[in-house]
Amino acid sequence: MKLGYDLYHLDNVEFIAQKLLGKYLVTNFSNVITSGKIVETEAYAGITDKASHAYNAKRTNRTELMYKDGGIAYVYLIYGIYSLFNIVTNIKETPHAVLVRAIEPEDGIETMQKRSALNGKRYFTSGPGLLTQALGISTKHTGISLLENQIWLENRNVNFSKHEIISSPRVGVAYAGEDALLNRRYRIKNNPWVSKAK
DNA sequence: CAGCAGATTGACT
DNA sequence: GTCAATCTGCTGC
Repeated sequence: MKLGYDLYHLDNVEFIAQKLLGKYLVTNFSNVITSGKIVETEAYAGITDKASHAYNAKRTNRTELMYKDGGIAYVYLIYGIYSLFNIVTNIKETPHAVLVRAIEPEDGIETMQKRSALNGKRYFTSGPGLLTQALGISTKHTGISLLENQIWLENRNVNFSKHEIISSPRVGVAYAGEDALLNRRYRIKNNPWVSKAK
């Protein structure tokens, strides 16, 4: 069942990030379907979060999308090479987002391996820059609604209890001062597909 | 306009 | 452990 507005519009982005664990991220480009189960996410709480692109109500061409109504994709390029896929949450003018950091492949595995630059290496969706390659997501998909039929999330009745979810500080945000210490990275305990980031 | 650092990753020492 | 890949946006001249 495709996830709808209800979840994306909640006020608590940390809650949403945890809820998305176990959901399926699906893409359908030119009738080629690929998907994977989300096993790792991070929450970015908008203007009050120093690690967020929208901290202090900053607006640029790139981040403008985060101020839109929840339920769309925010894809941007990092280090000039990798596309990172985020889900915009909350309501208009509240720029929250959830970064999807790792998935466990499910549908169209051969297609995903072919898309991946890793050439069939085992954990080819374990990392935010890798899963976008495998699913065929690039920066041109930024702004797409997750209620349409190109990129969406599905509930396939996989649920994790609290003790199966590990909370820890986010990756690569040392510059964020005290906010770098917040436990806003969530991953599934003992799942081999979580990213290798320290 | 030049310089730099970042929500990353694989290759290499 | 270190480096290069080279886009976006910010700082400073």
